[in-house]
Amino acid sequence: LQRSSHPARPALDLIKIGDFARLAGTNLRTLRYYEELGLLVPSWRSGGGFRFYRREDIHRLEMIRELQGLGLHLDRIRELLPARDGNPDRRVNMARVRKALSVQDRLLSERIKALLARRRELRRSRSKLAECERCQHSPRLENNYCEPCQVTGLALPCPISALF
Amino acid sequence: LQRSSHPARPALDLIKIGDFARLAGTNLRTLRYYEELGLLVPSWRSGGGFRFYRREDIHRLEMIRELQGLGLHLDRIRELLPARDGNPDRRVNMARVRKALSVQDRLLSERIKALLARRRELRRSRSKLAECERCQHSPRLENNYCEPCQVTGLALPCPISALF
DNA sequence: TTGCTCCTCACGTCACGTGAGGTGGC
DNA sequence: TTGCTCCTCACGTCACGTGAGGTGGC
Repeated sequence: LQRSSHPARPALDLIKIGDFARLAGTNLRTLRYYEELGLLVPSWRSGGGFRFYRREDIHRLEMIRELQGLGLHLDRIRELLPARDGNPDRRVNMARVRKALSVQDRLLSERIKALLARRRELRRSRSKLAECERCQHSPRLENNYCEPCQVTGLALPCPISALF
Repeated sequence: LQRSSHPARPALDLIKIGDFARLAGTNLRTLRYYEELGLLVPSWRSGGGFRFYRREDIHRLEMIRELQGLGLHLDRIRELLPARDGNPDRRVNMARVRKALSVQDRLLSERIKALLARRRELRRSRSKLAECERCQHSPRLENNYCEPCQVTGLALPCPISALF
């Protein structure tokens, strides 16, 4: 009776949630939450309710983290990474994998571009700050915190303006 | 009596919270929350309690967003971006600006490096997937979702493993 | 004076963090 | 059988989202 409600253990190398969490650098709560959302479902549940994962599922977890780091919410991520049991049609399946990879590539490229631009701005700020160190003015309320610069009359680089 | 509890309006070009939010691409709740945390304090409060900001404070808000995007929590960000009223000593002040810029530069470079590596992995995945499209195998439970690849015997690129 | 903006609670939400009390598995 | 791991609630937290009901300012 109890066995009939639980499918048989698949012939895979499966590990318990604690070992999986350690391997993947996460914790039990997060894994349970991801299961609840249908984001990362354990490959098998024992009769006692224990979750069992494939080692390879680490890569799915990593992908979730990457997409979170790019600013996506979990429901948007679930749209991109549908559950494995969803569709058995090979062509549909391949199409969604292609889609997920290309979307990520685009997000990634945009983010890299933005970060490179920000880094250039930070470098400009650091060389400007070197000039400020030799200046007789100081950022304070009365000079609008050196905005604009008392020497050049130009606006400060944004990161310096943020900190003065 | 009421005037004495509120400092006089400074001789700056100040705008109300709604205009500031629009300019900065954020909303009132976020700005009030940042004030509560001491992250971004309005330059002046009217007698009726209205918040007034400098236009240049946009850059501080942008910096907060950048650091959030790099994964920092707001209390860590506040440590990096101390309030302006904190320290009047010029050398101490310059030192903390330099520190904040260099920390951000380091975080940024690490993040860029990681994203570039991820992008390379995604590109490898897309060319591998092109091979998979012409393969007679399909990822399914019985072949451990093509892990390892039935053709090469090698592990799949991680992003493909995540999606198969 | 009217309308629009702003104010302060205060409860809701997302993605978990952190126990409490109880059970499974080598 | 013992110890360690796992289970399911369930309340807490961070960074806001979203009204409710009331007041300020050109």
